[in-house]
Amino acid sequence: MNEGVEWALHSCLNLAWIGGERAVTAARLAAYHELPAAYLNKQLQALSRAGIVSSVSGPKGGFRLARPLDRITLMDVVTAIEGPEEAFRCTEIRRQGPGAAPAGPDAPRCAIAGAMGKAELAWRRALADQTLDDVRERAEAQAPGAPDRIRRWFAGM
Amino acid sequence: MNEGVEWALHSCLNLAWIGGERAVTAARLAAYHELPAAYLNKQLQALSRAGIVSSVSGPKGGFRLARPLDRITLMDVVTAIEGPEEAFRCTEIRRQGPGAAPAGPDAPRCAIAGAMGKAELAWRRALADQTLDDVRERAEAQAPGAPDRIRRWFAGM
DNA sequence: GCAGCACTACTCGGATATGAAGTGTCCGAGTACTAAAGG
DNA sequence: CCTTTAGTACTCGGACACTTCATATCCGAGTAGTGCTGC
Repeated sequence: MNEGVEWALHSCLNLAWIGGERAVTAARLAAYHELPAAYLNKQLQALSRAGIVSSVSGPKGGFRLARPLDRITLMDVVTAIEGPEEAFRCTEIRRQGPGAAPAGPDAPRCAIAGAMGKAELAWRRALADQTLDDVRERAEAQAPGAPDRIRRWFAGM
Repeated sequence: MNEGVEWALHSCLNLAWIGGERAVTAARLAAYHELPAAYLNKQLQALSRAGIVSSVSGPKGGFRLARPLDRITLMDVVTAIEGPEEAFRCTEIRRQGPGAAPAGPDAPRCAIAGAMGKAELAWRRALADQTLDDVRERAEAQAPGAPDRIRRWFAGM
């Protein structure tokens, strides 16, 4: 899985803790975790295209969350970064070679693809059932001082 | 996800339909679906290392299932081909940069990694709950003639 | 005729090329602020 | 003093290199069969 997913998730949480009144530049978000700024910018662009964050150009520009955390699921972020295609893609090799199934275009779905798809559906469902707000809540329970520390760093610099 | 997973799953089912009295070469299995033989051989080697199939060198050599289908789960095959590492790997970026959490080595798990891990666990559980025998059963229900066709092709050539 | 043995043919196994995709970087398009100039 | 306007600095957005991993291939190690040789 793409490493940008992790960066995007952390950045979204950071954006939420900072507060939405002011846009935050990709360079700031990157500096906070010592990430390559231009590449994080690329990931944030993907989030922007997916409507998860909104972007503003120019001075005082940057990114901010497009909607509250409880309306952003993990699935949204993963899809925005990784793309919508399934991890297991059936190439229908049963139709190739001397053993090609003679069935027509209305053939039932490949049983293997069905089984793998069932597992992937469970994964997607688990991702869609968790919002970023759930994650934030657990993170704050683990580190109550984090939100203030983050807000202060982004405000002070 | 690696394309070899699909090939490995189909090959395992084919091996089961052929029957275990005779080993089948990688070239034969590949020809049946017009796959590159040497590369399929590589995937079968991975299955062999995982103990899913057993391999025999030399003339009359080849591969055969090491245990019945109902003792092989989808998880086994995926792990054999893709490796045991998780798809989402947390790089602990929360520890990097000016906002590094000051916690010691006994810090709780990153909330983001926990949430992603929960989804991945659902995926792995769904894979582990399905055996290749379940898949075979469904495949035969869809295409009752397939087993005989496969057995005949591999025997006749 | 039979046992032993060297040889050949065949297959797996891992080491070796190739290509695509993820990773990282750079420059142009666009915008808000600044400041100077004119009325 | 206020308005207008040109300029400037800053940021996103997409186009351009580089690195890593999946894909594909090839050759050596090892084995079973085969046929020949010698007894």
